[in-house]
Amino acid sequence: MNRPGVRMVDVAALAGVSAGTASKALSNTGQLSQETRDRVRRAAATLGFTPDARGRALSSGRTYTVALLTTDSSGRFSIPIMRGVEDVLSAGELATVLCDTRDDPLREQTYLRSLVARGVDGIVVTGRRTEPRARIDVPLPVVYALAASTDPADASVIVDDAAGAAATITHLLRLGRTRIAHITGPAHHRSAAERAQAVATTAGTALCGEPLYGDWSERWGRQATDLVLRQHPDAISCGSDQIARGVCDRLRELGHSVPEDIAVTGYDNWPVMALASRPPLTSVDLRLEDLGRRAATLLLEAIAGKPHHGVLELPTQLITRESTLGT
Amino acid sequence: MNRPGVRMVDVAALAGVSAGTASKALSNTGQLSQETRDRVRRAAATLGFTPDARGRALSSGRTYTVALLTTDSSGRFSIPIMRGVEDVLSAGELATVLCDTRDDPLREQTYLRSLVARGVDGIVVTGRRTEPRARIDVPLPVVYALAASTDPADASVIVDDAAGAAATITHLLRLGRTRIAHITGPAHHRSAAERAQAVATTAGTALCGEPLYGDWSERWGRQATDLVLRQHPDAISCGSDQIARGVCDRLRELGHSVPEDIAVTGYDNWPVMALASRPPLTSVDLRLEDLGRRAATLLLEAIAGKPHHGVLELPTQLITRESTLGT
DNA sequence: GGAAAGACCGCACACGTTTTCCGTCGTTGA
DNA sequence: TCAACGACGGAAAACGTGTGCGGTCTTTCC
Repeated sequence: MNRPGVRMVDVAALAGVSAGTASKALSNTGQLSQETRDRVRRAAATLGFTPDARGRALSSGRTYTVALLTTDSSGRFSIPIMRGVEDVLSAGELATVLCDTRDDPLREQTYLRSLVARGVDGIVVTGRRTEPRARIDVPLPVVYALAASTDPADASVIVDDAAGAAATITHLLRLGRTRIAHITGPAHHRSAAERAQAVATTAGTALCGEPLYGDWSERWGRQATDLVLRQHPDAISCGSDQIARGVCDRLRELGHSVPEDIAVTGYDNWPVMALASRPPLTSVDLRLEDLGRRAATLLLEAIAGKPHHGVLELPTQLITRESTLGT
Repeated sequence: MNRPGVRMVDVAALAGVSAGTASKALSNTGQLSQETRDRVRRAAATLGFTPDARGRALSSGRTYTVALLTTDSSGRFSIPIMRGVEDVLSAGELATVLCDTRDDPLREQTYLRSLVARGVDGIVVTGRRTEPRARIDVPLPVVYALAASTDPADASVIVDDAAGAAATITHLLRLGRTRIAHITGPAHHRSAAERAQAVATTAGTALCGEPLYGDWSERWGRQATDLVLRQHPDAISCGSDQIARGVCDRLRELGHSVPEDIAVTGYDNWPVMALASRPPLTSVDLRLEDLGRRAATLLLEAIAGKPHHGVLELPTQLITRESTLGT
């Protein structure tokens, strides 16, 4: 109850002004002489004054806090996004809090009530899949990242998955590969279907057999390798780094050399997979930090009263490594 | 500025009482008739009232928020710990916010100032390494998790690494293995040194050669396998799942079968490694959620005015899989 | 010299909740 | 019948900051 912290009145007393004046001096508002402003600033510095966020929130209505609401319990996607968000927001003195719903709608509702009750300034919603998701119903600025809102009136920032997949194929074609197979995850995953579609379109006649749908595991990568080898491909484009790593392992076991005999590409640029693979994987980086930065920027503008609408697609980046380039 | 939310006075008006009385009714304090309490509760339910956290914080001094301060940018350790912390705290209506310092002391200081300014009720400090760390200097309850504070007067909860490592050796000995090698991470990492020490002590004469220190990578696991095979071990105990996976890969390449010829154990039970390995790894689960739960419990007690002191070591759990058991 | 204008700062209230203190009413016991 | 007491609920202050409004003092112009 008794907080020993230094308060605005203490600063004001030291500077010989009233609390209201001190507040104006520190927030650069009102009309005060430069001399008074400096005097208050010095007093604040001397006392190590940090304004109490509780009083400020109550008074101004702003809490200088935004929430990152995620369904990605692993943190695989939400952590990089959060870094991007923080980069942008911390510059504006805003704090970021991470809320993991664990993909539980009830938990999500609980979090939302709590966030509204504590008066966060805005919310970034993200997930571990790219499927568009239902909008959240709160009287606050919201930006969707990675997974767009189904409502086009909302602001969403997503990854241009099709372009990313196309980039791997273009890369392979440029290396002179003419028989490209595609192994990816479940057909009902938007990211798998969208990437496969882009692969087929870009590869054209260089596509070798139909895309193989399975799951995102190394095991499936190994299994699918046996199937796909019947088509004698000279390149295998994979829907994820895990699949690609499985493919590389199986190819090595069978005596095929990567990339000389068969080039392999991954997707996601997940370091723990892409770098640990033998050889390291050429992969598509989702630029999740950029995604977070962009989402945060949009959110700031919405908070400032200039909301955006619609879906913004951000480019990916192809990272070339030895699985396509040779040593 | 104008928040449309329903306030305590609205609830009070509907129930025909004053705001103060409504507050008491909802928080089960003061002395009121049961009938009045119920009436206020019904009114609150009708209006969908959620108390504004800003006003509550300012008035009571409690924010019902605790922070998890971590240096683990990957989330590998902090996410499971956070789940445990949330489990305990959400039951008490407390919110948890994750703050990633990115191992930057300046950023840590900034976060601490911010956390004190917003008046969090307490802080759980954690990291990605098990090295004891300097205490943080804040006038708030603090509990250290995973990495203990160097000051024994603080409350810390850590993993009993030695017992975990010993458990793998006991397991191997029980399986009849008599020549056990140990491959682990950098000697200057406390977790590597501590586990190696426990391995040596527990294995006794069954220890085969000196522990091999390197880094935590699969690559090192593969390299070290070649070295260690000169000693003709019938089991290899590894300091991490990544190393163990590298060991398994190399053994398979060389025609040794796991676990028939040589049993292999990992450490950390990191699903993405332990399950993807061929064969899946017997490993030591750190029970990080338990760690988080325990830390949160201690923190709650400290907030309630009953602080604990000293280091609490929590047991690990050996997860047996095919790398030691056969199919 | 007086008045108007402008620069500057203090006063007081607002924000929403919690909590202490006190008043009122009804009941009980002498 | 009166006093004492307990049960109940209201009034108001407190938490710390932000800000609109008005007052004072100086300056300037007629």
